[in-house]
Amino acid sequence: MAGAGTGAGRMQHVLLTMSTLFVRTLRDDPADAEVPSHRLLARGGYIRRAAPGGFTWLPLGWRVLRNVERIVREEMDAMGAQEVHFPALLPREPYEATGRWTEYGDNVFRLQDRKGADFLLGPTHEEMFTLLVKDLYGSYKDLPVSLYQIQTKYRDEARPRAGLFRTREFVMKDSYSFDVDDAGLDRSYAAHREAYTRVFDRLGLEYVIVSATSGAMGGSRSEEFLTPTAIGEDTFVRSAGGYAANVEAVTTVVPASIPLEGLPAAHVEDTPDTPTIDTLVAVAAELFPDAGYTAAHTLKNVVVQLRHPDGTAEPVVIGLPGDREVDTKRLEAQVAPAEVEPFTDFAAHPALIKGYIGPQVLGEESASGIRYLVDPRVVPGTRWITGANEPGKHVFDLTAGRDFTWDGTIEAAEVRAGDPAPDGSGPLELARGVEMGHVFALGRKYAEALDLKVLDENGKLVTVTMGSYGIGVSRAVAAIAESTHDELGLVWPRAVAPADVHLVATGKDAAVFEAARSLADELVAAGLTVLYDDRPKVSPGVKFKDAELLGMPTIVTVGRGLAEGVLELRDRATGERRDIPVEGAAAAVLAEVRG
RNA sequence: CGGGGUGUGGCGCAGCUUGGUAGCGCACCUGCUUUGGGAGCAGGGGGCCGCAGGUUCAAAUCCUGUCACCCCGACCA
Repeated sequence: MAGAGTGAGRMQHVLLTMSTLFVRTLRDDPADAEVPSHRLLARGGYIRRAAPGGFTWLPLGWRVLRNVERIVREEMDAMGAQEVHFPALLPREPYEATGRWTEYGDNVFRLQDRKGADFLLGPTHEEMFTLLVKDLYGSYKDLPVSLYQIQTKYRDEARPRAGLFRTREFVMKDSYSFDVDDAGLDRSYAAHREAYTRVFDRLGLEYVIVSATSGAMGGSRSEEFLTPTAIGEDTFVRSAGGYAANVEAVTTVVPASIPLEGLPAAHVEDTPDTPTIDTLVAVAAELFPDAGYTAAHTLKNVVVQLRHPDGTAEPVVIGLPGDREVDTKRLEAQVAPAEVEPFTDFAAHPALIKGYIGPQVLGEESASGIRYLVDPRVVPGTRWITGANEPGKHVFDLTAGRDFTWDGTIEAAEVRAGDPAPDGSGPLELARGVEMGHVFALGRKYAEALDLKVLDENGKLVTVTMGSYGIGVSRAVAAIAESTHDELGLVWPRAVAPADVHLVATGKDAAVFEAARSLADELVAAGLTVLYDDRPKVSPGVKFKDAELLGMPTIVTVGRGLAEGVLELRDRATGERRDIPVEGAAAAVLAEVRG
């Protein structure tokens, strides 16, 4: 890790001159760029849109991308993973074997060769890695092994957006671990997780590690590395006490049960024209002015239709406090692989009276046979206002565990700011983030589908257990730009900046350009990459604006101070500036850069 | 896939309502001046007006279709 984050660690140190660099900065924001990273990367001449969901990397942008790649590569190598490289153009068969040829649906780019054989552009490579290991390895002695690649991935996103954040072609580091047993998988998973923290630390990206649902994929661990940002597409929660989770994975704190003895009996009341929670609460308040009824006292029963993988449809009723909405994403994570559809077929289920559904007619054991799942807050002894299963009537003080039962609980209610964290670490706050990395203990799903087995020490065949781990490399470029920019332009962390120093020469005096050029040469000789603005007929204002927009961490100006024997050294991030003597300027700049 | 918006030189926009053969700013080129905060003057180059049909003597402008882009939602192992 020598020289990490400085010029010394770079693969090449070169002189870039603005007069010849293939770049054109724009004064105005492109109209189609909404988020700051996209705006600034386009204005700074780092990227250029080339296709729907596809960007061309220009020299400066390409240098940033390669710096991110280098850091990822160094940390993956350091943890013992080995780099390989697959084609992006992949045959159908392996994906057929795991069912993903069809499961991926419209999200995969498919194409045919001249003979009509099916291919796809790889959206991820679990199958190929699994088959590669199967091809070459057959013994427990060969394991564990972790392989990775930095690859262009393709996904036919319905709607590319936010510049580099969601594209149809993007660069991703994906790695896969192969172990003989669960303990080995745990170690591989932990090693990746640890390596990821080092990668994001070096990239200067803030991150939150949240538990993610592993859902239908088979029960083991899965965590996401999210970078908090207002433009994030993922909602997650966190508490002051350190709890963090993807909103799909949050579990509800279950209140204590209440003894049933002495609770009031349920009673049915006329509540005409109350098909919604709002109208019901209004009427309840009229009937019992002293009770202080709110939506939270009502039990809302929402009918949804599950579409199971075999194609069958099943109506299910979700019971939850009336002040909470069903969160579709949470619900879907719970019922996967079944999909959730709106329920409309009330005609086929006469037990369901729209607007007045109550739990008394629900449950697998009931006459209706409709599965009834409730929010975890519904515990024995809680009393509810809920539908009486006839129009215009609701039942009050219907008591859970006494007057009705349920088939199970489900985490389908929306999570709200202020809800308690499940680990008791305080109230939750909601935040937005972008998924930058994902570590996933896959288990044996792919190994089983593709028959990856090795002989153990007893000569018996055992199925290998796998993990899969991704980092969005091109997305990281956007995330860094997004998190570090200011109103003037980009502000690159040293570790990924396309150059260490932006050297600006201003004035028309030849001495200025001579001094600047010799400083540039000295810095390059010392191992730095220097972006030298040598343009002769460009005004100082333009050069300063460009330097701010382009965002190199250190800006050195050779100009009017030269007559007094000084240069100006400026920190792009802090704005701090100071004069340094021309004598020994290179050493001073080096000290600044290497900090 | 649903809702909304927009397509006119590299970038930002006007022109469209009321059809007459394309304009402004930035950028680019030449010359002179200017040189510490996106310079001035003068002279230039560059656009099948997203695409395809249609109406018309005539279409950037009107009509139909289509494609693309942006935003919101759905979707996102």
